[in-house]
Amino acid sequence: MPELPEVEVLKKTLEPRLIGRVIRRIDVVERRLREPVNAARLRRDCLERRIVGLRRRAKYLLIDFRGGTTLVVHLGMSGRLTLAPQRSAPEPHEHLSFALSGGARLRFRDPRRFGLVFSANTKRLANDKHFRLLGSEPLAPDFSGDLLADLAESRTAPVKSFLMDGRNVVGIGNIYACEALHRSGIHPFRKAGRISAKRWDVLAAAIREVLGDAIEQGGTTLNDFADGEGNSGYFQIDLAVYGREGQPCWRCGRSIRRRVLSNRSTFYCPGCQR
DNA sequence: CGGGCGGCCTGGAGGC
DNA sequence: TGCCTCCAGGCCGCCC
Repeated sequence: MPELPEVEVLKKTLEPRLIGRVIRRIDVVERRLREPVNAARLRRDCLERRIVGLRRRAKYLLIDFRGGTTLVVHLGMSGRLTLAPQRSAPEPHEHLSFALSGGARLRFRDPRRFGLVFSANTKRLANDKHFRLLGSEPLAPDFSGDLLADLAESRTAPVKSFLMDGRNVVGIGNIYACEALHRSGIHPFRKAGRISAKRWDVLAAAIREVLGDAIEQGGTTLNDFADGEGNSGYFQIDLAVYGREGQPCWRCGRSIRRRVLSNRSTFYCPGCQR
């Protein structure tokens, strides 16, 4: 389940191994993803071009080429992007792979096909339909409780839905929304517009903390990941509420509850989240 | 237009 | 043991 931290770790892991490489060949084996893979466009934008940088925006990994084009990868729910030897066999559920100068191959596989791979002109990316409406980066310096409070004014949606809406703030999935709200003592069903400025500050800090911790955890198994085992350390994170229905809250001892919100499991502590 | 919800997709878990 | 159902969830599109 790749969320912002896993994409960030993936970016850091791949960066030293991709920068300076040239894509020599693109093999598409299964076009069906969230949107069909456009092989012709990929080849036009990426083939025989040198990789000059990697970036992350929301849960998208961006690979920039000399000459002003960008390869965009979204892992969806089950996507994996791994480096393998050039001549290794395709992996199960592989969609496409990129043969690189220097003897490696970048492989993308995604059993559930919620992922997305496409390329575009770098300068036009900000106006692309996938990026145009994206909200703030929670790890950017300008992210703050004030920013969230302004956005949330008079909004009646539950704060958890507000946090998971990428038009407000990006990168927060179901797990981290639950965890950040627990850390800040806010009930997930509380209306976003009815949270005080002070509590928005606490929540903004908790979001940065929980995402930062997850990135650090991912970093501990960076080597496994780089070896292509696909293990980012994601599952090693200590979760306080997510998946702990019926178990005692570590802070107050009350039993963790699970309720469905917008068809998603929502975990919270009835004792310390008000 | 904000908010809610269903659909996409498949592997794995759990029930009978 | 094997089959069936359900659930996981990011994102989009539809509906009210």
